[in-house]
Amino acid sequence: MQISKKTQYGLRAMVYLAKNFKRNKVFPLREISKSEDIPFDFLEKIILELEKSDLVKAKKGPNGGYFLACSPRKITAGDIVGALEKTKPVNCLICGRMGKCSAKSVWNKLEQSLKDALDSINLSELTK
Amino acid sequence: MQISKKTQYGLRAMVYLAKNFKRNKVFPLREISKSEDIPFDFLEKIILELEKSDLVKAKKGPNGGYFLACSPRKITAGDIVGALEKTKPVNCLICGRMGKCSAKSVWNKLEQSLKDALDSINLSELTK
DNA sequence: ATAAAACAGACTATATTAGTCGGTTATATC
DNA sequence: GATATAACCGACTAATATAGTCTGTTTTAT
Ligand code: FES
Ligand code: FES
Repeated sequence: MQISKKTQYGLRAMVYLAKNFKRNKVFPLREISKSEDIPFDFLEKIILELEKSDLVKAKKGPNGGYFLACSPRKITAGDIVGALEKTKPVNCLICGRMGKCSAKSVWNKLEQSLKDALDSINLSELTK
Repeated sequence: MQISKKTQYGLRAMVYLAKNFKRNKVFPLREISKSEDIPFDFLEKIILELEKSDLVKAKKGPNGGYFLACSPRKITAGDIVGALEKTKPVNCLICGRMGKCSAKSVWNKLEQSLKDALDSINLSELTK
């Protein structure tokens, strides 16, 4: 039940992009890395995943960098966490084998309220 | 964001105790282990933790075993998960150092709704 | 006495996380 | 068109956490 550093870094990076969001403006990773105190090489891997989930886009070459794929208002914490973290709290074996497990309803409920909580927060709220 | 097998086993064991709950009845671990298909040695460690959190009590010696410390109605999934799992989704360094981190509100909200969800379920509901 | 059970701690094996490193590709600028 | 910048990619390592085992000690009903 822990959020990985990867996800924490990822969210912070996204908030950074949202805070400074401006049309046609891009942010090189080096800048985000320094400003948010995130290991550069690690952040590179993280942002790649975010890009593959269509949350950020990149511009290559000099003066290149990353930028949000859409308005901060339209990106939720759920999107970000979902892109970087296993979001199902359990991946159980017995359920499949035996059909029923009394604990299942607990995990289902947990998963749902987790999702609800994260989906209800968007990036633009986090810039204030 | 994954629930450990330890916690899954722990919850299943507790549900087992709740299902067969009866005054003055105790259940040896061997029985729970077999019935719930949980590795005995591992279960031993798990139930010890549950005992230290005052969720179960033990009777030693022959015909001994474990039993719920109180009525199933009074024990929540939150109690059980809380006893076996780190319940805070993040344990961040920067927060302490720099005071403010935009991501913090996300994790706070997550933690709260996690807690609410689990606390709202009690063992007696899970026996049906 | 003895056998059944809880209790305890040290140990191992596996998996996940966190991060690093060496290189390739695309592109703006000179 | 050379060069520098920054994204992209895959393989690797180190550290930590999880899952489980093993060997024993203590308590207690019979
Ligand atoms: S085995 Fe799937 S929830 Fe219990
Ligand atoms: S460092 Fe604590 S929530 Fe960001």
